[in-house]
Amino acid sequence: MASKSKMDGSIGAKNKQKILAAAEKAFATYGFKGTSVQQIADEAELPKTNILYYFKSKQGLYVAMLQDIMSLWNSRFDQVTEDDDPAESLADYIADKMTMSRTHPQASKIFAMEVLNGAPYLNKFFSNEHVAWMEGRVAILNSWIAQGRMTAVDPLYLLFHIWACTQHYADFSAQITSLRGKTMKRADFDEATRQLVQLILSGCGLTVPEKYAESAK
Amino acid sequence: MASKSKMDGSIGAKNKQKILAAAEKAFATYGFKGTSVQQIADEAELPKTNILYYFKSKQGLYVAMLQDIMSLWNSRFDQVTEDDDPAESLADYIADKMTMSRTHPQASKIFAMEVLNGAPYLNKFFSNEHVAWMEGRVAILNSWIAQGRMTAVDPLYLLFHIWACTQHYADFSAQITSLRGKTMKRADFDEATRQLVQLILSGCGLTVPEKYAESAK
DNA sequence: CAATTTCCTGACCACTTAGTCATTTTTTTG
DNA sequence: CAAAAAAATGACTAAGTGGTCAGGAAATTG
Repeated sequence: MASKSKMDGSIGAKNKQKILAAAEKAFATYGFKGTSVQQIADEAELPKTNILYYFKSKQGLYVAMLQDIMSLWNSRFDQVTEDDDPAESLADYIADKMTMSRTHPQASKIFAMEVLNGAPYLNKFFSNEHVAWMEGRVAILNSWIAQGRMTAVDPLYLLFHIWACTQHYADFSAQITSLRGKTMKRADFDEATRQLVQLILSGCGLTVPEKYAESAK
Repeated sequence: MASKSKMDGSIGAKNKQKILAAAEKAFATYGFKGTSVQQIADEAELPKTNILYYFKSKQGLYVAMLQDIMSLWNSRFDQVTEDDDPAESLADYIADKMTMSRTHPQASKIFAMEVLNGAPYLNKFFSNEHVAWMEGRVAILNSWIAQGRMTAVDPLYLLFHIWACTQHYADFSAQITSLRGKTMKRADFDEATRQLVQLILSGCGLTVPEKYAESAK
């Protein structure tokens, strides 16, 4: 039964994970073209040939790592229904995405680079799962609007703007750090989240939930 | 008098422009590492050695092109004073930045890639002119807030969010096109601008100026 | 324990790349 | 128009790249 070609608990699975982590770090820092297989090997503390043994090619490794990353893109917002509270649902979504930018900035950067380059390896994903997800969310937002529970904004653009702002804190951290003169710590992310929740929710005619209200500053 | 080492009107100046334009296109599409000098040469319809003749190295060309691009980052918002109208000033700024994303997406993408990579060639610019610009704008926004002319948002984060949203339309155009099923035309940018102006201004407790109000849809 | 599969690796190769250099052509200038 | 400066370019090089391959070590299995 368990004698299939690939053992999940085997030594290979562990190495694959190590390689994927090393690849994520390297690709996020230097981009696809800017990263050599040797660099990934050094980062993973494995010989270069070993990388090519587990992943047939640099491109194969990149695609595997991309899939890995895309699985992080889930949040509570996926399960929201039209009966949920718009203010709380949107605020939580924004907070979730901000947390992602804080805890997984590398993944965000890789995604950004991929899309910047025309998303060659994500086009299939975009036109399948992603479009379906989008249509579902848009329907719910439109329902909230129809129920008169929020301002009549275009849901599509609203989601674009939420993504733009939240991902910005990961993707443009170099600029943000320079302008602030210091890196964004946990507390700064919390403040940024409050600011963004206030901006977006007010912009949608919603009241900011208690838990995202002004901090006890 | 005009016999300085470099003639501005000479044949060389024209070629430099041609090379810079070709470089912008190539770097925006393939990134720094992903672009070969040969590709730029082909795009500029000049022999490769000619590129290296005008710009000492690939990196030199890249830096020159970056400087070129950064000069585009000016707008009416640079001259705004605390006596100007917050709603109109901010709306115009958002509109200016959206126009940039529509008319110079390549420049935006190159800037994004540079910052994603840690902004190695922009750190000096960031910590000089850019910080000064920022401080000036923040002071004006704070003045507007002190005058009770807009909600007390943190000006720093507000500007981050304006940049994030406006640049998003250039940098993530691949994703946006996939999700919409069609590319963003002029009219779509205008609609996105109205949506964004409404979102941000409402979020700041401001009234949307007539010219950015609901289209005659 | 033998056999089979998985895992590991050094040596190597074909190819691309940025950049140099010597030389020639074109343009400018006194 | 001659001299000098600027512009152009083909041939070449040195370094780095992704990827192959053959052979061996280790683990798994009947």
